Amino acid sequence: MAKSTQSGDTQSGTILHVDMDAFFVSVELLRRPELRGLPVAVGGSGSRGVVASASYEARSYGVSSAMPAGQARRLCPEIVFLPGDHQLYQEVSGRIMVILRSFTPLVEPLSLDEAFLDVAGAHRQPVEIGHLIRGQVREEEGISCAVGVAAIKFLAKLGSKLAKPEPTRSGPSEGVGVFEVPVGEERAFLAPRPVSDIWGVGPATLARLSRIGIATIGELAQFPLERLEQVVGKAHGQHLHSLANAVDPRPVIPETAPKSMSHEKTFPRDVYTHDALGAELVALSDSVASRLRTARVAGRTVTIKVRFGDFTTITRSHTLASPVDSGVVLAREAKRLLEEVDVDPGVRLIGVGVSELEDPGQRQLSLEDAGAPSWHDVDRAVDRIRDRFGTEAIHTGGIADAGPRQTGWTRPS
DNA sequence: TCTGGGGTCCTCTGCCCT
DNA sequence: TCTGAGGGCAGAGGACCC
Repeated sequence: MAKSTQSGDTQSGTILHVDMDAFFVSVELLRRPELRGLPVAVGGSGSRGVVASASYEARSYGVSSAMPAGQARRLCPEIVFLPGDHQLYQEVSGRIMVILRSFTPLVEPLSLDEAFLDVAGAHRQPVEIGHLIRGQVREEEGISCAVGVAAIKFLAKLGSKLAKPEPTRSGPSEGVGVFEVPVGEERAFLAPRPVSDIWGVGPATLARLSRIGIATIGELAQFPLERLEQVVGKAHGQHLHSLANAVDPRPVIPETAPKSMSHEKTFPRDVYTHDALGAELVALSDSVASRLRTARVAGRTVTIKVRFGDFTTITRSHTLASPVDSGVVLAREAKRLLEEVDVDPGVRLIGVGVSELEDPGQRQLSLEDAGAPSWHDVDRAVDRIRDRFGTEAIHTGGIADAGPRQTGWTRPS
């Protein structure tokens, strides 16, 4: 059966999943040590905020990530809310990834706070590597993490979850730190576990599986694949069936290129006019375009997302002939898409995204580009100003439909 | 009572073309 | 010229993840 400490006689899998414990909160506690031991949450504390990360003390009250701030406060009135500092989390995450890469070059970051490692080529035992990683991350960054060790990604991820501390009313219980699922014991380990432990089973799939009498992974593994495909769809059915049978051929792939980039904003109160939404689209487009240029990519498909007051969400998208990385061009397309949308019911969230990313070198010159200066030149100039004076040095105005000579760019005084 | 933000992947539908 | 089948693609939405 699965083990939680050192590797014994059985063969170890070579995939590790490393997961930081309450990452955002842990980073915040490094600069606010006086909050240690208290229920702390990082996230939006406003009327429409949610918890992005909660300390184990907060979790012992039932607070969890993605929970509305109001609900978190009701469960735990003394909870301390801290605003997020994404820039800082990114910096810490970057340093942790460097630590992980010192053990193997095969590191696949999944998010800021977790990654898969393939240690097949390492001299040390995988479980030993897990303990070394925990020690080094704690020593150098002051953050604790959990490690799962298994032969496949899905089980390594489940292992790290089981290695984490448990929130209890008397305070967080110490987790085992490193949890191994030995090779050959995978199916027996999985069989009694709930299907919700499978990566990819959320509330909707859980309800469907429940309707056909499936509660455990063992039951799912035995269920006829054809019937499962009818219930949850062909691709999803095959995927779940494979995972339930401990089959997960996905390799650890370091450095995957992004496939889309987006920004969205939830308003404190619903917005009812195209003008106000258009102004927000300009700012969001500028942010997305700036990130595209930093990543040296451009995208062909522009998508806007509109969420109404009743939480219904629609998207409108358009694929362009050539890729864009210009905030102004992006904003113009986004505003064009917004014109098709009736905003009378009131909009609580608006977003802009770009997909079908490719090398901007493939960017075709349009007639508009033939003039001088082009938006391309303007964007490069803006990037140079931001490189030199910071991202706040220059902002877009709201005149995204104007040409470069009637530019919407403004320098704050 | 309330539901952020940034992603990925899949399915369905409608349109266009052959 | 009309009609239907089928493939490819774009667009929209749903589900899920952290």
